[in-house]
Amino acid sequence: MAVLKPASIREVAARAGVSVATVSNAVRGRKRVTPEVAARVHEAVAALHYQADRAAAQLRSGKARVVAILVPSLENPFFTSLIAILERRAQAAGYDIIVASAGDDVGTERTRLLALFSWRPAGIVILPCSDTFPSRPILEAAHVPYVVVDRLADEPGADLIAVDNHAAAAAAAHHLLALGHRRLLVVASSLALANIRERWDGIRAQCLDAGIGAPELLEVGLTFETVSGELEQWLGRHERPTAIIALTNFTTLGVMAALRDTGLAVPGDVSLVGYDDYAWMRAASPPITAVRQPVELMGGQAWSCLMRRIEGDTAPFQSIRLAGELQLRLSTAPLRTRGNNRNHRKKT
Amino acid sequence: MAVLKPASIREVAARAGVSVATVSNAVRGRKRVTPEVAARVHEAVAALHYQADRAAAQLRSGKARVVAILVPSLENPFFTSLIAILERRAQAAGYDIIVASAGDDVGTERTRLLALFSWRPAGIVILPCSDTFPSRPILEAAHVPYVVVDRLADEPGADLIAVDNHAAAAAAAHHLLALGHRRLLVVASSLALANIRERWDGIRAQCLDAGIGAPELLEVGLTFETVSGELEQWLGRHERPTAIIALTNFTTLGVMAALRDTGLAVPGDVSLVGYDDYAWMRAASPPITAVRQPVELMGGQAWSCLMRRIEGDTAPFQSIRLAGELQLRLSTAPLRTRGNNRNHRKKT
DNA sequence: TTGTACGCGTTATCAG
DNA sequence: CTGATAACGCGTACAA
Repeated sequence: MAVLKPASIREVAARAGVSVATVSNAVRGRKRVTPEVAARVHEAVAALHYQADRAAAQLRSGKARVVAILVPSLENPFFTSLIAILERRAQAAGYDIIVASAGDDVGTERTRLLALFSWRPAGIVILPCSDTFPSRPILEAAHVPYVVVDRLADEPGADLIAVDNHAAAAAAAHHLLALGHRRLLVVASSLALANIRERWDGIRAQCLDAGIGAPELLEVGLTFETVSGELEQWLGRHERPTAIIALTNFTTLGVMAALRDTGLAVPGDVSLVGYDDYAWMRAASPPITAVRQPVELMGGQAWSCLMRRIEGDTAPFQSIRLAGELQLRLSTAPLRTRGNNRNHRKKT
Repeated sequence: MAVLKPASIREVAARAGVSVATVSNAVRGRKRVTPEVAARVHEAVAALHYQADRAAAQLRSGKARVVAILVPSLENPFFTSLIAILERRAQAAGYDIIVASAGDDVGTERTRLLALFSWRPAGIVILPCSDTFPSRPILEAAHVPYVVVDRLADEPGADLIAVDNHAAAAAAAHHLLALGHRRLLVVASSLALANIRERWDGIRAQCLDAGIGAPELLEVGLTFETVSGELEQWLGRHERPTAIIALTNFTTLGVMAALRDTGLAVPGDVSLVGYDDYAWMRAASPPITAVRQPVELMGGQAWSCLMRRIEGDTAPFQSIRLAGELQLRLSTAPLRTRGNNRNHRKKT
């Protein structure tokens, strides 16, 4: 395996009858080269399938065309769709991406981050596992441009791209209140996460404004498996809510499963607003009304922002908050006052 | 930004009062070093936060602890879950992964692959976009260990890890036949893909064996959006099937949406078998009977296989076929002969 | 255009 | 057996 060594710049130079410097110049187009010489070089490059070794180029130039991306987990589609977008942007800009997962563990996050530095990446995109963000000092000390995405409430020492969670969740609550619902249950993954707290606060504020007191809250953890059981238990012990807001994609799934298993009809018995917007929400029966996070925009902004920093922009750090959008579908309906559980809104 | 250069091995050597060679030896533990000297070195390493530059290390040693992963798309959860598994294995083995997407396009696949070579990766995991696999010659020429995952029927020049699609899909068909269904519709993404063809063949063979002729077939393309419309159209023009098998996760979603919009009940009017097994299939109403692909196993095998090749194993190339597993849930039910559309199986 | 020093670890060779 | 010296890998950048 792998016995053939790739051609080096010296071999190309030899074949083209020029110096290595000329090959480098011709290939990268950084200096003018006689057309005739350029042709010879390109012939040699093609013949030998020459391609500069990135390790060598990076070592000498001090410029790495790599960006490291560290996410809490690769099992969550929200994170992977962000990666998809970043990869596309990176590709367009001639960068490659190194992807690492923290396995939802701050210790691992730290270890991974440290390991990533050995690449001397041009920049780092990080989605912290937790908003205590213990990796921050490491990141600071490394003096590598980085941008924080999602999850953090604020990050004074760096750029932050996040969603206006408060407003987005408030819109969901407002929607339900307008439909006449007064008995709301919020199913959250974990309030230890700043973005989840913001969502909760948004809903809570909306309810308090409406003069109906804070809604019920249930925290169920980060994985889908646990959600369903906990919710079923909760429902057995409390008066039934007329509407539920799930604060993440996994909790949305858990709520769907729990309602199904409890025999509660959506939206007949309970209205449901989900979070994040995936194909399965559109395919579900009924299709789920959901808060769509602007993933595409987030990824794009994160990339642009990081590139500016890499290119030396020293403008003050900024916290960008992007608007989420409530996608109205058929899982939410007016509170039925009598036996009316028909739903006549058109599907979207 | 990024003004502070990381400490070099020479600075560490100076601080510890030893040679750079000793630092290297002490850090990597490849040669014996007096405990006393080792302590001094480690003190200096810690104080300066020294970490060997991968580019330099790789350049000199010729060994790269990077594996490149090239997938058709990062939007498909099947591919991203594979990446999740590979990342975990890589991390454990001290490797990092570079992730690239071909954007479902063979031209891009080629370009990306070429670009990836510039890293001189220790190995490559590739999920080809198409089974014409035009990137194969490039891969061969590069003499880099690689393993092909999924999608290809056979790959004589390399190791292949795939699912026994024929058997898995046949099991799905058998299940439906045993329930009494005779009018089957298979919804495929594209028969241009070898793995999809294998699934189709498995179902077809099963039906022919049962003496009921080939089932109906509908090809709907690779994205979720198109599926639903095409299927609704098809249903309008053909006699209604009593059972549908969807051959990918996206087509499963499309079928679910189409059936819902057509007003057909699952499994009352139509039984449904989906493909791939995700949380949303368990959360759906009814939960979807599905062919589960052994993603965990595939990723694990792919990694192990690649590592063996990287370490120089020259055993003949092997094609590993892993068994898929039919997850029985509530979207499939016995063919109702009269007005019977009740379903009494226990949920799984 | 060219020569060549250089970046930074690794490793083979050599000295103690 | 420990530790030091120096060559080396390969592309880049600057002086000539």
